[in-house]
Amino acid sequence: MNIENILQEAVIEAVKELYNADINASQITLQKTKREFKGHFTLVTFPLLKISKKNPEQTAQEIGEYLSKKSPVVSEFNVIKGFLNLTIAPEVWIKLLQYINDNPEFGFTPVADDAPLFMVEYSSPNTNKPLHLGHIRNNLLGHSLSEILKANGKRVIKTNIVNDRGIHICKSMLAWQKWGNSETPESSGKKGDHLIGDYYVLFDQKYKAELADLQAKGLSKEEAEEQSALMSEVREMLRQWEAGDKETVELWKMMNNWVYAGFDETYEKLGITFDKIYYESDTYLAGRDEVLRGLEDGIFYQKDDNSVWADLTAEGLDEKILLRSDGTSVYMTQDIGTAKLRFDDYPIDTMIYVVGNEQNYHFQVLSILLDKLGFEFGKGLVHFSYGMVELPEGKMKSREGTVVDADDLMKEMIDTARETSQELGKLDDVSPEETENITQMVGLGALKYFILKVDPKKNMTFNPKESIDFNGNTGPFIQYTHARIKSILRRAKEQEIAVPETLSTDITISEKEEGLVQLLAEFENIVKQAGNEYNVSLIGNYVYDLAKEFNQFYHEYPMLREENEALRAFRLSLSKNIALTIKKGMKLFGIDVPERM
RNA sequence: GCACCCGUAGUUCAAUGGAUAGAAUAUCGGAUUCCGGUUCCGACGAUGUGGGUUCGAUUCCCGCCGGGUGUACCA
Repeated sequence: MNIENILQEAVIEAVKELYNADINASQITLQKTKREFKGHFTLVTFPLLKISKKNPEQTAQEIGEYLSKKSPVVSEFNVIKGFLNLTIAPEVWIKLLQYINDNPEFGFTPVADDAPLFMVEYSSPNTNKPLHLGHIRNNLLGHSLSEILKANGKRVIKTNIVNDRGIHICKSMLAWQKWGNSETPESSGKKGDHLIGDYYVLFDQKYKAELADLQAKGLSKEEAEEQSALMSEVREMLRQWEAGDKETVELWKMMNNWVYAGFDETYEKLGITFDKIYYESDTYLAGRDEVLRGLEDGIFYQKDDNSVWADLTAEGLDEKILLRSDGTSVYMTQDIGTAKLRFDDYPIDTMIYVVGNEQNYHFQVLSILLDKLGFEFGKGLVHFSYGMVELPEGKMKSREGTVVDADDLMKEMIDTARETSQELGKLDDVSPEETENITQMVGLGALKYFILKVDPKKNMTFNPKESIDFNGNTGPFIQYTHARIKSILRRAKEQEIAVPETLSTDITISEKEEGLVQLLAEFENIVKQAGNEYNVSLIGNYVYDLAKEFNQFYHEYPMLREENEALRAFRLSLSKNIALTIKKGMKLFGIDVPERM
């Protein structure tokens, strides 16, 4: 039951009858008719002129006449320049609404056991500092993309690669050892990730102080860096860790676990989950093995100092280091190892990496390297690249301490939502628990929607104040529309007006209502398109349109007071399905919608 | 230098190569105030620049200009 498909087939038939030519669906440009013209769908005839060998108006006229005569769904048509505007018969809209109503999962494709398997990697934190605003965009995109793929009938494994090894975590460890006085998350009352982050910052401060001291004694910056006692202690620690020194590994485990507990709290609040988590401490050796295998096979080469390189000049890129002269791994090595382990673990068809656009080059190289190493999935990997998030005040810079912490931001959003609803006193009659629940939905919904509605690849500005506005293109507005429809349905029930299961086709509905049904039916196509193009933001803009259109409709037509029973049934049913579609759309964004707010 | 990405109303965002480039917000004017924070109508206002491809370009190609990112034996 997809009107566009029906029209497409009808047009194919028309072209065959009229011009004796076979065309396929991709040659047909069918779009929604612009507001200012009469009709529902518009056929652009320009692409068909070569076949019809007539001018645009004639071609449109002929196809229009054919369709209105032969197709049961087309009731009228008009031609403006080369555009053929088709009006769909009113009872078709009622039947379509009935169909949507009968299929609660309308728009979603069920996931078959043998459906293509997608693995989506996102979040990918370092264990030396808490999550920040940039991670929020990453997490939201990864989660939403996964939901959209599932809605398109794909099997999805959500994965996270935790960067838990390396010099950065050693810095936190050393600072804690030296100046920590056995502080723990419990004893300090700090979240584990924040605690570790604080020690990372502390190390940096002490290190800088040390450098300043050395430079004051007349050393150059480079000499100071070389002679730093702190840095050499950190390096020693990393060596100990790599050698498996028991004490170091124990400390590392303990502190990492603090961080994980902190991350888990943040993820839970954001509504983010993973099916499988990988740790770089488990994968970097596999990467080294793969690189060495590549070296043996002559895919890579070794320099005199024993470092291993890939020559990518044939691909128009530079040379890329894969193993340092001391034999240790670099970032790329680890990603190769992680990829290998993943494909050993699962029969992945498509691997999607949700990683910021500053790593575009990295993934270009990774794709080539995996391919060279003989992994057939290499070529097809998808780097879901997204832009930076800035604030109205400007860019976030960790050096200047202008990084927005994820936990702080979420709290701020929820607090604002609470204040707003308290001011308006709308939740006075609901329980404190429910109020808190709704407050969270609204605060986080505002944040999520604002970030997800923007084209991922673009840099964006996140404005907290604007995001939580109850008017305009915002999450709360959409949530509010949903709550309002639910309220109408509650009232209908109170007044013992039932929303009937079947609709009568024997009523006259307005153009506005036809338009709403059309918009409602579009959901299916939007979900498909979003899944095929990995274009998350499509969903948000669609749901907002739907909510906005409903609000106009709601003020124009009576629902509970409508005397014509069949018409009232239609409107209530329409409202109900709009609420359901809003809910489904927001689910793809990981946004909850309250029943009341 | 080279590579990739981005330039759209004052601002934040839209627009599978299609009609007069849409919203939101801000500002200004009017109507309505009837289930829930109203809503509706109007005004104002934009494709960085120069070429090319074609029936038709915000979109594709080339050259400039502006911004971002990358190009590390960091991750």
